[in-house]
Amino acid sequence: MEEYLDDLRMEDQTLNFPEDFIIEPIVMNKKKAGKQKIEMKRIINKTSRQVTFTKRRGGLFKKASELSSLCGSEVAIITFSEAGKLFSFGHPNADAVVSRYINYTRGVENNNIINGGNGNEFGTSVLSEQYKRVLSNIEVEKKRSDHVIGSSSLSSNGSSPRGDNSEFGFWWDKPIDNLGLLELEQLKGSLEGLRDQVSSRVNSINNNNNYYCSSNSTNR
Amino acid sequence: MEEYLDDLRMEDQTLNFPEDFIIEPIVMNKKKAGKQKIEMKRIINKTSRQVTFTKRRGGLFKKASELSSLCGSEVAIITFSEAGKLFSFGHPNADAVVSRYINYTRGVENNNIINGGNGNEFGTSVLSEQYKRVLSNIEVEKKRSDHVIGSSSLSSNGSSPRGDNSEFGFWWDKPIDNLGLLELEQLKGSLEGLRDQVSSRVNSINNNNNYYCSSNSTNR
DNA sequence: GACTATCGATAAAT
DNA sequence: ATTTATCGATAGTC
Repeated sequence: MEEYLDDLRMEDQTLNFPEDFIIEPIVMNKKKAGKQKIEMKRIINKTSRQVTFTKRRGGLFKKASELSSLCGSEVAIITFSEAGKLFSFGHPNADAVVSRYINYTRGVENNNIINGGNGNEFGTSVLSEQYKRVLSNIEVEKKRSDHVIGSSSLSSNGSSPRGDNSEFGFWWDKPIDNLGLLELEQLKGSLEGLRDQVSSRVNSINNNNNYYCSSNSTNR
Repeated sequence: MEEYLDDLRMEDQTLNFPEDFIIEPIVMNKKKAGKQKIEMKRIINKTSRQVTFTKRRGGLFKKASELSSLCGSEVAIITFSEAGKLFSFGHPNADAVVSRYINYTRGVENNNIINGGNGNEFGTSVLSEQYKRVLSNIEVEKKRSDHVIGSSSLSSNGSSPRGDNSEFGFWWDKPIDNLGLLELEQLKGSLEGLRDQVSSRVNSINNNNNYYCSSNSTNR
């Protein structure tokens, strides 16, 4: 009985009523489901959606693992469930890849690869560049989280994006603890060119609606 | 007439003339392989490896896109080819997800979800936490890149990992540009607890060999 | 040199 | 049984 109800629940919504079965009784003969094509839109049923998320996430991670094994490449996947829970994968580990991602701009200058062998040294200027991007990311996320910028076909419903991002004042309102070290000063330098970068960044995000799938892109 | 020509064009080129059967009959016998099972280890042939990387990466990105569409979840994938080129995917975009990843610790405390709705405010303390992780990541990446820590079955051949990470002095050797702003001071606060964190972090990485695939994990 | 596009065959998943 | 994701090989692109 329970099973029957469950099956019924999983069934195509258009066939949930007796009338439907009368009209098309053959449909009940679902002995062989096989792999069926599904629409690539948000799954309505919450339970199904969660199950699908778990399954596909597992499959995705597996694929990523295989990719790294087969091709000797570094891979990281970061996912957030609708509930906001984090699931990550990475080879050799997520943080390393993310860090490298943030650092990126090291050996690459407009698709011109300098890094010939295995770069052992990390340019110092690169690290400041990292902070630019990190902070830029903060900006992006901040914006996204309180109004949802792009994302047309997702959980969040995009509304008119705001365009004010001429100054920051939103994240350094924290009381200075015990401070004063020269290690930070260069971070300031990173902040210099950030302003314009962020605005152009946010703008580009506002334009591109769906998702990003970039290859290199100098990321400015 | 036209149709006949079209058909001829569509035909296997190698079998269009009688001569073909006479001259190289055996070579022509190379039946198409089709999808075959392959060992899940590094592909030896460099060309094949690259091709596989491209193809599987595409498949992976597609899957990720579907996951986000179906389940309304945020996803980001970061990959580096062996040549060091970056390929990223993200919904709504990679940076946003990465940023959220770095910020993570907001509503979650030991798998205890506080965040009920859509958190609109970003705790300031969270941001300092972010820097801890960012810097920690730098440490990790630094270590990995100049000696390769984990990764047993990958391009990089892991050798004896070093264990010295008591102090940092590798990244703030940059000449201070024009500096001196209070925006940075709180970053110092972030750096406080970093030292110990990094060491424990690196240690855990040295222990775990293959890859990380964590669900929540308070990440300390 | 590294990466992408395409095609036919087919294994794998459901 | 049908859909999907690769595979191998190769031609073409950056």
